[in-house]
Amino acid sequence: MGIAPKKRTRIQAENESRIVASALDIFAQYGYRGATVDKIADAAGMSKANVLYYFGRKEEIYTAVLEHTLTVWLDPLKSLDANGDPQQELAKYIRAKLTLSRCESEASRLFANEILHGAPMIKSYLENELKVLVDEKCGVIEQWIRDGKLVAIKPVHLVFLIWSSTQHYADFAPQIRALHDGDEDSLYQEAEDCLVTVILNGLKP
Amino acid sequence: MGIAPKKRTRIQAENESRIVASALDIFAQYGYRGATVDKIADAAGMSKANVLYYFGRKEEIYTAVLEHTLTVWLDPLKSLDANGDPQQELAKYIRAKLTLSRCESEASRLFANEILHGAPMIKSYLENELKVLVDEKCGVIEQWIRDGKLVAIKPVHLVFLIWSSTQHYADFAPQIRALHDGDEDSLYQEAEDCLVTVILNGLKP
DNA sequence: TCGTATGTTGACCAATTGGTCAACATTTAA
DNA sequence: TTAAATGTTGACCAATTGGTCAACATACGA
Repeated sequence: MGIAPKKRTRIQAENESRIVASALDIFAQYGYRGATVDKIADAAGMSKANVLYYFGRKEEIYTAVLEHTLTVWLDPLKSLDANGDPQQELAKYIRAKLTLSRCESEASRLFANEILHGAPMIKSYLENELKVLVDEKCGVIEQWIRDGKLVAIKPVHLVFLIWSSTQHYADFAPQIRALHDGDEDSLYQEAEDCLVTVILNGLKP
Repeated sequence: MGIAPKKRTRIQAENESRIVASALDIFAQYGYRGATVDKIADAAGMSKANVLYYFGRKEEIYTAVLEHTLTVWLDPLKSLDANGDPQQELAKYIRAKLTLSRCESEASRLFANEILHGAPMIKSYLENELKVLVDEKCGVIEQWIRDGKLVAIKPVHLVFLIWSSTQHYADFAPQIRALHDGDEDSLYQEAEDCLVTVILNGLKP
C-alpha cells in the first residue's frame, strides 16, 4: 500500500480512475462472472485492449475496485468514539451507514456480492484488518455495557445488526422498491426513523 | 401452478428433484453466471446432456429452483397472527427466520443473489404475490401500533429490519465467521438473544 | 417376450470472452 | 524538431460453455 511511489503520468491517473469507476458500476450490476472486460471498456469509453493495457487481467481490475471501495465502506465504524454518549454515537453511526447505502449503493452491492460468493479476494482482509477494527469497537461497546449504559448483548451482533439493516436498503433495492409505497426520500427518512428508534430504544438497559 | 396434472414417471420425478437440489447448491455458491450446467450435472451425478433433457435451458433450471425455494423462504411471515400477542408473535417470527438462515442458507444466498442483480426473474412475484402478503401483514402491525402495543414506526421497515438482520447470518457467513469468536451453536444462540432483545425491547411503546 | 416410449450420453457446434500482439498514434523531454 | 516513451486499437487466438443431435441403453406395458 503506497510503498512504491511510482510516478504515474497524467493520462495513466486519468484512465485508471475512469476504469475503476466504470468497473465498480459493472461489477456491482453483473457480479464478477457476469461482468465482461468489454462492458467495462465501453462504460469507460475505451477499447478492451486499452483496459487490459492498464490492468493486465480482469482479476486485477476487480481487486483494484474492491480496494478502492473497502476504505470508504468501512470508514464510519472508525469514528465510533468511546468517550461519546453511546446513544448519540450509535445514532450517528446508523445514519452514516444509511447515507452510504443510499449514495454508494454500488459499493455496497459489490461488497455483498463478494462475500455472498465466499469472499475469495478479501477473506484475509476480513480476518486481519477488519477483525482488529471490529474487535476494538466491540471493546468500546462492551465498556458501555459494563457502565450500564446499554443492555447486555454480545457487541459483535450489534455491529452485524447495524450493518445488515442499513446495507439492506442498497443490496435489496429491487425488493424494497417493489414493497414500499412512496418516493425514495420518504423511504430513507422512514428507514432512519425506524432503525434509530428501534435499535436505540432496544439497547436501553 | 399445478394446473397440468402431467403424469411423471418415477425416474422423472427422481431425477428432476435431484437436479433441482444440486442446482440450488451450485447456483447459491456461484451465482447464475458462475454456475455451469456441467457443474450442476456433476453434482447431480449425471451428464450435462441428461440435465438438458429434463430442463431444456439453463434458465429453466434456475426458475425451477427459485420457485421451489420461494414458498419455503417466505412461509414464516404467513403465520404472523393478528390475534396473538405482538411481542410473542414477532419473537416467534424472528426465531423462525433465524432458523431458516441457518438450515436453509443456500436458499437465502440464492434469493439474495437474485435480488442483488436486479431480481430479473422474480420481479413480478415481488410486485404481486409478495406485495399482497406484506401489505396484509403490515396491516396487522399497523393495528398493533394503533392499539398502543408497539412504538409508532412504518410497519414495512420493521419487516425489512427482521429480514435483513436474520438473513445476514446466511448471506454474509464468511464475514461473520471471520469476525465471530466461538462455534456456530453459540453464534446463533447469541444472535437470537441479541435480535429478540433489541428488536422487541425497541418496539415497546 | 418384444416393441415402443423413455432415458442417457459422447461428440459436436456456435457464441462468448479473457487475453495477446503487432501496428499505429500521441505525448513528452531533449 | 525529433526520437523515444507512452498510449491505443482491431484482429486474432484459445478456452469455456449453453445447447443440439444421433446413437445407444433401459424400462415397461401388452
